[in-house]
Amino acid sequence: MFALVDCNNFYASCERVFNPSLRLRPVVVLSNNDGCIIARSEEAKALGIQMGMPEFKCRPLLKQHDVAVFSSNFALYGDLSTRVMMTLAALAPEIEVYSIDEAFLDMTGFARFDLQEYGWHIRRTVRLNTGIPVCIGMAPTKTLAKIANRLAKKNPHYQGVCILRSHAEIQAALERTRIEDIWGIGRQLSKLLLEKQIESAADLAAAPAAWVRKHLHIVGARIQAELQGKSCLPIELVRPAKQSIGTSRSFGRSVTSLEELQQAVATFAAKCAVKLRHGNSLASLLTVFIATSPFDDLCERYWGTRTASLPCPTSDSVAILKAAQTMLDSIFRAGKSYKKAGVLVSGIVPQATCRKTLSLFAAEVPAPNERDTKIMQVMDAINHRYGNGAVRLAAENSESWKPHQKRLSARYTTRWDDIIEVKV
DNA sequence: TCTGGGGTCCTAGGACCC
DNA sequence: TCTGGGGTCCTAGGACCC
Repeated sequence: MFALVDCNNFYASCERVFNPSLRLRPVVVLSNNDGCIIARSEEAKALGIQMGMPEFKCRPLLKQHDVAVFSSNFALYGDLSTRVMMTLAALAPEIEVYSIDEAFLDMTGFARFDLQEYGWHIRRTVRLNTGIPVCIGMAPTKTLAKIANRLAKKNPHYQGVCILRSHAEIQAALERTRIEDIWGIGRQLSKLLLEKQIESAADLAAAPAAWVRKHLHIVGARIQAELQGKSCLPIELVRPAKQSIGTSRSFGRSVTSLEELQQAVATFAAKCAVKLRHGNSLASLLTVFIATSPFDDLCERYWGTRTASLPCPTSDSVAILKAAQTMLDSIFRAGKSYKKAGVLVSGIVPQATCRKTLSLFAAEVPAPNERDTKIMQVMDAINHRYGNGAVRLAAENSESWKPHQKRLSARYTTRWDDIIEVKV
């Protein structure tokens, strides 16, 4: 048996933990640029506020119902997530942290216990330790556990814990689950399946396997098997090393000058380098992209992107930044209104194995020396102690293109300054 | 006026190897 | 008339997840 523990309306719930006056008020959290709704409390959902809706389109509704609106505060959500996961890790032998607000637990060996009771115990413990409400689904496969979790969320009579074990329970759940609500079936596949009159999870489970393999490929075949109770997706106890690390932002306003793009790209490049060093890894490929708005009907969208390999794998901010600037020059087109830019590093290798990699062109491009490495270490240490941005490269500057974040709550659990300055 | 960010996996085709 | 089998790496694009 697998259990899927999923936090309810996670970001909205995080905002409530430190602000009890929000308990009965509808709450929404906005995306990075204060652009879209990315989390909603139950009350906000009841008002008809849709996931992903642009904030400006539902502004009257938000105002009318006195909805509490927040910018996204990832420092807070990340820290509370860690606390939830630590609590869960103490309640099950094996845990896979699947996302910021979800974890799979391996319930093998719990068969002789009362799973329902244990589910409620997990729920109470997480609530007590962190203040975050969760729902739990349990079933013989991960995909079915997802379905069980969904039922637990939608139907109050489960009291937050839904267990699918017998064939009859599973079949009934499959019949109640629409095709687009299955984990791994997105918009495109739903469309294809609906055209074939495959409308529920039960229909997909019963569809001809050869057809599914042909049109939904290996991924769809796995989903079908999982719906039939054949487990294909094991618990992944160790998170595999990242294959790519990216930093990108939409701008607070249109950006037209190369200079401002350079500042933005420099900032993203430096952020990627910090993330690399944090994971003790080096990158060998670098991608830079800049884009105009996809919502501008008058101008065709420009998406300039370029990927290049770095002379030798590195996590040095200066080396990555310099390479990124050269690439930016080659994709920049004057006279356009840019709304977004980003930097992506890939071809990631662990630092330890790569120390002594030689470059064929070593004479021309010297590898970062020990001095550079030390400078990076010192920068990271200072920023860790005094807060991000305490020291940075001169090319980084976020003044002009900075995303809007007007409604940020305090970083209650990670910054003393924020608690001291807390507004009443 | 205003529309997120950070990831993964899979397929297909080309080019190449022995 | 007829032309193998088993691979790798790379890129681009599609689809999905939270």
